[in-house]
Amino acid sequence: MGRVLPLDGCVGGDPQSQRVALVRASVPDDVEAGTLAGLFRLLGDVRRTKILYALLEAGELCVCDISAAVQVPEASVSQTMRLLRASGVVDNRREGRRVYYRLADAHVRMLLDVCREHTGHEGSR
Amino acid sequence: MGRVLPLDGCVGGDPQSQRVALVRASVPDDVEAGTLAGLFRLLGDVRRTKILYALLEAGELCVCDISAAVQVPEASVSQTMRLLRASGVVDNRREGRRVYYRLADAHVRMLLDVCREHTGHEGSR
DNA sequence: TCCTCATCTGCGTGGATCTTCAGATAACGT
DNA sequence: ACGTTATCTGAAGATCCACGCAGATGAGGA
Repeated sequence: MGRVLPLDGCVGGDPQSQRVALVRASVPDDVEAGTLAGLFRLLGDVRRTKILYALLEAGELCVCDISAAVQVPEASVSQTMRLLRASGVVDNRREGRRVYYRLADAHVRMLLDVCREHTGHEGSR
Repeated sequence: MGRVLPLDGCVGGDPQSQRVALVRASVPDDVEAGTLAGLFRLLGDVRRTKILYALLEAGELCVCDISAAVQVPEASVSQTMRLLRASGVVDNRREGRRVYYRLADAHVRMLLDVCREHTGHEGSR
């Protein structure tokens, strides 16, 4: 990792210095930031995004339905779902030979909603 | 891109088929999904995450302050900020030779908050 | 004008990640 | 028990992106 000079730079004894120290203390450490970033990164993929919004719409879908809905090979969908499930973004339920997936909790739904609002696409439904 | 058999798979004429067709119609298309995923991916990086949470705490910081707060070389911070600004995640304001950055809007703040809640770290402050 | 400081930009490399193929596993109907 | 269908898994190849260095730009102060 690169070098960061401890007390160099523009914070040279002015009031900013103390304030920055406070901020620095409150910045998430590496492991927490890793967790947070990991969640966002999980959502940061076109394929996964499509699948998640499909689940947001449908509530619950099995692998082959997802495959048909987002036009992606089933094996790929399966791989993707494993990732999402491992991180607690989705839950699954087995019914016979099918496995149904759904969004795990309200937080995930909220993230998807807020993001769509930000992007400007008012989902009326 | 892989092959997806149009009417193959488990949706073979059952009621699911119609429902899946509806879902499929409501799934974001490639460009919209790209935009949505792009926003999430932007947040999906440890360094950027730290910077954004620092801004969430501080409200406004210049490049060198951010550099000190998250312990990252200024050049890297600058590059990162350019990315974030290009996507409308942060705004900036010039004051003399310094450039101050802040989170662009409430949506971004909400995303950060919701994500932190989901992760389970109740930020009391 | 010259010099310093804060910030920005271009480029090359390394590492992580996505994608897909091919085969394995599990569940059901007959 | 057998074959079929749905899902899962492992590995390899290709792609993408973050990172840091080195130099350029812009703004102030003397």
